[in-house]
Amino acid sequence: MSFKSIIDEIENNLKKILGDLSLAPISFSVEPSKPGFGDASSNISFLLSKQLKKNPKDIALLLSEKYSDCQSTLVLKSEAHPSGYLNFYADWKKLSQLILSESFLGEFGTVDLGENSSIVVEHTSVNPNKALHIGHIRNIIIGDTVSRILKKSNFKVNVLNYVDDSGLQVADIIVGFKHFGFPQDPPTGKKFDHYCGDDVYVKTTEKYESDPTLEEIRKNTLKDLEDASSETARFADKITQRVLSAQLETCWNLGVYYDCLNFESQIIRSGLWSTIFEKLKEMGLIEFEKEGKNQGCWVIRGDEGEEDKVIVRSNGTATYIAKDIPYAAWKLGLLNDPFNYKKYEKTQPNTQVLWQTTLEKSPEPKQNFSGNKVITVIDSRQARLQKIITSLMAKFKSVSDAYIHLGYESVTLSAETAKTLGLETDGKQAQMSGRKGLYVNADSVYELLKSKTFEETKKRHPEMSASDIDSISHHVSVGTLRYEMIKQDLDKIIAFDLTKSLSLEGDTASYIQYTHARAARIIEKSGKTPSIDVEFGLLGEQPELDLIKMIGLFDIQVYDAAKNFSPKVIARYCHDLAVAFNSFYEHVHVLDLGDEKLESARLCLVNSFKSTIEKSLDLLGIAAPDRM
RNA sequence: GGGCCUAUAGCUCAGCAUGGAUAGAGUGUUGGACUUCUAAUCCAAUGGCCAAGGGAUCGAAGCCCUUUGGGCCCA
Repeated sequence: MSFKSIIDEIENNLKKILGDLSLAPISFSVEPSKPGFGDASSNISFLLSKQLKKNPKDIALLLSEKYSDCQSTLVLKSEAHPSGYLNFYADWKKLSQLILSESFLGEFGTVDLGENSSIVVEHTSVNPNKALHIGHIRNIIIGDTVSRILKKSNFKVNVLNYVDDSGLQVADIIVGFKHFGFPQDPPTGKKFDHYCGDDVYVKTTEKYESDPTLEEIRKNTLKDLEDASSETARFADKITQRVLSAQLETCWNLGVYYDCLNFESQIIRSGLWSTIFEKLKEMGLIEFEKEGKNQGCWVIRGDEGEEDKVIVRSNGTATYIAKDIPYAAWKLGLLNDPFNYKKYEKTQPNTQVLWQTTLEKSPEPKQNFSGNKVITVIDSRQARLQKIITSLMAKFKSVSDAYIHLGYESVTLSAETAKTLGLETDGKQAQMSGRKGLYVNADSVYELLKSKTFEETKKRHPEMSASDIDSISHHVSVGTLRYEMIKQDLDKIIAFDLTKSLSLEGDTASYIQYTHARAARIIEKSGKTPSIDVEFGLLGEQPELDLIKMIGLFDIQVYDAAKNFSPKVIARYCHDLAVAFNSFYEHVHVLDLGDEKLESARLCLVNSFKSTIEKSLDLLGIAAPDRM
């Protein structure tokens, strides 16, 4: 509850006042105030002004007067601001106690938005023919962060990674291996996924351009992939598994874990498509076109002003949308599950079991990874296709928001970074391209960041062991990368710049982590175990109150982030919380005050901050080292 | 030709969902603060016709309409 407690108290009292004045209930807001306007503010007078035909200021005065008769536990007084806002001042002695003692509980910040319902988050879903580049990382970090936020909001989250192991991109590297003689093992020191992406894929697609007759080989390979028993399919399976394994290493290193892996090849071979095709026909969601340009095709009727979408061509082959429909329905648990489950051969570093589907018999029990709701994280270039699936699933499940496409704008390369990769763009940002080899690999960015933070940490702590420095630089570089990917809104393009992204100052993860380390250091130096049995009334300095208030806003932020699937809300909160602590740190001293009681109270606050910033950073998948 | 996203400080972005108070950060530039719990920090100065035009409103960065840049998708 925390700061929410005082907001609730105010809301209830205002509702009561409305009743006493025999006014109709209205949906006014009570929110934490801007600095300088008390602790909480309501817009209620503005909303009443039309109905009462009075100006907001007079209404605020009236309400403020009425409010003084209300039962208050946390509110000290209300005040009518000349602007018309109704501002409230908290009884900080009580509110501090409430917020600080709650902040130490493990469930602090937890909100019950999900009511323990199941939800699927699908993210990553990269073709297993290359290493993850910085654009994929945005997808992965958004998905992982949203999963963490939803878990905190009492959803039962199933995280899925859809492996497109039978598409054109995989076919291309298979052509490379089988027809152009690329050795199956990478040169020493190179990860297998990097080798496949940087060398096999790029060079194979180059050859297509110079020799159009190769298109035939490519098509045949693609066709062979669909037949599980073919030699090509078995070979491809080995290759894609190796690439997948290398990709997962990258994800795990960034603190991203999954519940289950799905494979496109299995979806195709499972026969789910024909099941759902029949169902779609039954439900009248698709129609057979008898005339016009789509004659002989099965189509989904477009909404008003939109074109019909072909699902099955007149020659009987399914279009690429058709692959996504059964998977979407499977994720929502709308079909009999044709899969068995087995454990992935490697254990995830967090020891969480990673499952994968299989069409073969398995000694393991059947699993269920479906959800009442499904969130699919894919960039907004897929919006058109995703919209069709969303509306189809809405009809299927008779719930409008069962299937949600969480879209985001892509990551491009800044002109400078494109230039270092050999592309002159005339000052414009450039689209990444796996095919042209124009991308920045996630592993390389991590390595660069890590060596930079390693040097920085070593400089600060010459006495520290190499393994400790290594651990710190790992957490800082992962944090920096993750924070860069989610700190801005999903609908903003990120023009990735290698130099700027390596910054460790300002609005970065390291700033926040550093703040945590400062707090940890104070507690360590105090030589005491912070207690919550302190005199909260002693915490009266403005920076102290600001910090307590910020701590108390945690659950409100979690609610907001979960409700809107918006990771950046938590990123901003972490930053604001760190700013509040740094201001406290500069203005208020904690240790060696010669006042035992005050020191204990402040130590309690420092510890509360430390605990809260850890919890909120954890929602971003960012660790908080005690020393930096 | 149709559709989606976007435009706020020199640069990168918050704020817009739910219209009301003084439009905020970071970065950059300039100056200041380490014998004091870690300077990956803090403080100050600088910097805005909120793309343009219109509309509804007592009130618009935010809502509606039009136009123009930029990005993407489909044809």
